[in-house]
Amino acid sequence: MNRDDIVSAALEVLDTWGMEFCSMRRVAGALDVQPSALYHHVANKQTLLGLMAERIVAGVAVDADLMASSRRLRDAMLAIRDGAEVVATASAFRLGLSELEGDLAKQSSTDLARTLLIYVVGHTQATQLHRQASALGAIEADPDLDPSFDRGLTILLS
Amino acid sequence: MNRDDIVSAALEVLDTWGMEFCSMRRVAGALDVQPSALYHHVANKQTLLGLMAERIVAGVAVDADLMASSRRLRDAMLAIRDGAEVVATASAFRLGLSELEGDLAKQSSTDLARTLLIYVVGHTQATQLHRQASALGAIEADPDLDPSFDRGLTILLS
DNA sequence: ACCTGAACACCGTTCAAGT
DNA sequence: ACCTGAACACCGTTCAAGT
Repeated sequence: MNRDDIVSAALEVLDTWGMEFCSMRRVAGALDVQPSALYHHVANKQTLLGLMAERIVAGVAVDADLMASSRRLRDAMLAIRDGAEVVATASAFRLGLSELEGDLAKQSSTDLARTLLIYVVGHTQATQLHRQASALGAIEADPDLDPSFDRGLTILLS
Repeated sequence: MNRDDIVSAALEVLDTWGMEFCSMRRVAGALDVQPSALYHHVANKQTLLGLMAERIVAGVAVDADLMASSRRLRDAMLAIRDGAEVVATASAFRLGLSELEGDLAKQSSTDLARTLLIYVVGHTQATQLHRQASALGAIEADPDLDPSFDRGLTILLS
């Protein structure tokens, strides 16, 4: 068992149970290992969340088309349950997103990169939470939330 | 003891200890009451967080000057420890922010209101977490983060 | 109606001890 | 070096029982 195995197991637990139940103890259980064993490979849960965020956005290509790049980032986060929440939590602690922010800045400016990143992650997190809540019948579905992503992006990139 | 007392106590605990330690048990302790007593006035912790967010943004005036309105919202959240995180958590669950979003939409459009809100809350949360981390020496201070708020706002409102 | 006290089913993290 | 097992100091929430 190494760091990568732990990140893989954590992402499986996340996708199956959601962020709320993605505990160190459950990740350890998925690896058939004692919780304390994880601490030989990661310093703490925050570090693990950072590594998870890194992996979630790892495949996202950033090019001169900022609109398309933003959509790809969104899709990567939507691909896994509570993906945006993990990225939001980790990026708030400045873990796992620095490379992406750098790539975006190279294509535009530091300010636009930061603003874009805040918007994309924030809107995607709202979308993902809204989908879950409406799937559980806790809230009436807002069919306009999804298409509003592109419109907000247009406002930002105009 | 009523709902408002609980919200007040919760905000005091938040400002003193931070979000991490703002537990139902600690809020109960601040009120010299058993934890279970809280559940006679609020359904659960999520609801309490919504009420806290409501109170944090309660005094924020929204007018035609969207830049000034955004700055006021930011200041209201910065006024209390982890204020932006509470608002972010609650607004993700669509609690306590609907009135503000409505006011903003009246002054502009639904899309701009949503985009603006995501940006202001997201940037302020990053600022607040960065300040704490650098105060603890866990990270080197970025003197440009604070002034970058207005520049991102300009990008959004241009 | 409002609160207590005890319980249930969990957490993250540490650390001596084993291999 | 890597993992176990037990422990520490907590969580949110429920619920019978008291007043």
